[in-house]
Amino acid sequence: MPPRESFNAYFKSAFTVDNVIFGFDEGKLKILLIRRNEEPYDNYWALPGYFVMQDEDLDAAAQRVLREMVGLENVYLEQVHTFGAPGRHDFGRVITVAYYSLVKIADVSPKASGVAQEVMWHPVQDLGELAFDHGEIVSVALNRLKRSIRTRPIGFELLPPAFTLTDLQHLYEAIWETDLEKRNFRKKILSMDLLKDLGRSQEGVAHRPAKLYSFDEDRYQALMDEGFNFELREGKRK
Amino acid sequence: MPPRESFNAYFKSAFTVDNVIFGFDEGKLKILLIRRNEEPYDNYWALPGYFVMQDEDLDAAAQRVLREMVGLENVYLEQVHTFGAPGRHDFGRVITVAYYSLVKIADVSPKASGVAQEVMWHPVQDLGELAFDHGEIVSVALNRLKRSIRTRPIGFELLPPAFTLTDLQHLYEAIWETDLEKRNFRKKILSMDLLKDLGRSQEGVAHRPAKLYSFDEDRYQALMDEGFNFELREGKRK
DNA sequence: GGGCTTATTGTACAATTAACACTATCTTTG
DNA sequence: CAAAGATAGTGTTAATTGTACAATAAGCCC
Repeated sequence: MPPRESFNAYFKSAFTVDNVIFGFDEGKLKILLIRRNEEPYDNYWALPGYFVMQDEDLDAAAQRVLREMVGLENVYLEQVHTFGAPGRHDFGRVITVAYYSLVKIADVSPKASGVAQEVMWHPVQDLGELAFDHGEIVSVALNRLKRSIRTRPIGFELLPPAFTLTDLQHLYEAIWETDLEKRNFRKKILSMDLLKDLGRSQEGVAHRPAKLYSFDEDRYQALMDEGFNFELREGKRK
Repeated sequence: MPPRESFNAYFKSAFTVDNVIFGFDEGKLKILLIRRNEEPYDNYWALPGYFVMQDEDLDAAAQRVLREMVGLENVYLEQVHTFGAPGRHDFGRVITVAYYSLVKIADVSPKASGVAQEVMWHPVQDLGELAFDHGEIVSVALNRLKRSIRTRPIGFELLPPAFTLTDLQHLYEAIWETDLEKRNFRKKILSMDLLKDLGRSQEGVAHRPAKLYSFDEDRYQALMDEGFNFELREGKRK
């Protein structure tokens, strides 16, 4: 083995994870941002992220950031892309591995901590300029999400354990920024046999209450084993 | 800004790019591997990759590796995933950003260089144990490729500038490991209007020669502008 | 009970996919 | 030069899936 020393010059970089945390609320897709309280980008909104520890796996680091910033464990998490333009960080060469996560907004209790003065949900359609290259990261993550929800039943991660078909449809509409046709959407999603009818209905609404469903995890596993392919479509463009 | 020094402890990692270079030849999907001639993993086959320079962009580093190892520029390149398990490299904390690239095998003139004693194409179905975690990287890249060719017309990057419809079909079949129905495949691909009929045919074959086509880049751009969606399917599972 | 609001459901037509077999054209060989 | 061998090329039908579209149902509020 060549002496480790001959490669010393390369061991001068740092890397971080940044988390695009998606939530769904008030019919809108939102992401959780923190407001920085130090330079660089003092006062800018930024993605929750931090340095990866020397002996920590990347996924674990992303999980840790989630735990520390929003107090959640075992959340849906997916690596998206790695950003490493030479000038993207003032401290030196910092490359960041971007993740996105899907959380149920009701479960989140954001805690201010350290660099995060404030933690807040922002509608994805209405983010100002973000710190560093975080605007670009969000954009890449959002595109990934739009694709992923077509072929994986991950939308449910954003909804409470019991939801209505209308909730589910609104979720897809918000993410894709399209309108879906109600009857066709229901027919399609019900035909997949992935929803458990909970046998109860909404309460406290001023109209006919909708039936509540949950995602049937076990059924999904079983279907996957026989080669089932989840797929929803955004429908014809006008 | 906090003193740069307070973060020094984090600036002790190195990162590399590793390239899964796909080619298509003899009806098989292949990847280009180098045989290492130093520890660790002396004599193992490995992905072409190297450290990223301090002031070099990630994509640029991947391009550089391609240029140095196989003498190609302007090749189709896509970032796949970043691997950073703490123990994955003996020299210290090394995370690697994996790319895949699609090349026309005839264009490639692999050059032995540095750590690469030997450079050789290997059928993806028949790789032994690879160095480091490169086996896993290949597997992730391959899955990504299988998905990507469904919705992007990138298969052409693997074929010579003039190819037959049968070539194209075999390419998809090799990547997906399925059989496609000839008439349906042709109908579908021709209906997309993405192929330019070159008006000439194969030569030197001992049977009826097939017409030659090329991918019509301009046409594709035009179609994209009007919202066209490329999509091919693997067909029904048996 | 009437009005308001959202939930729920079915049908007909269009488009796409899937299955399937024969003829055409070239080379090689006897 | 005829026959054999090999791959190219092509069209129709049935089944499935997608799309468009509107009336009735069920609860709440007054």
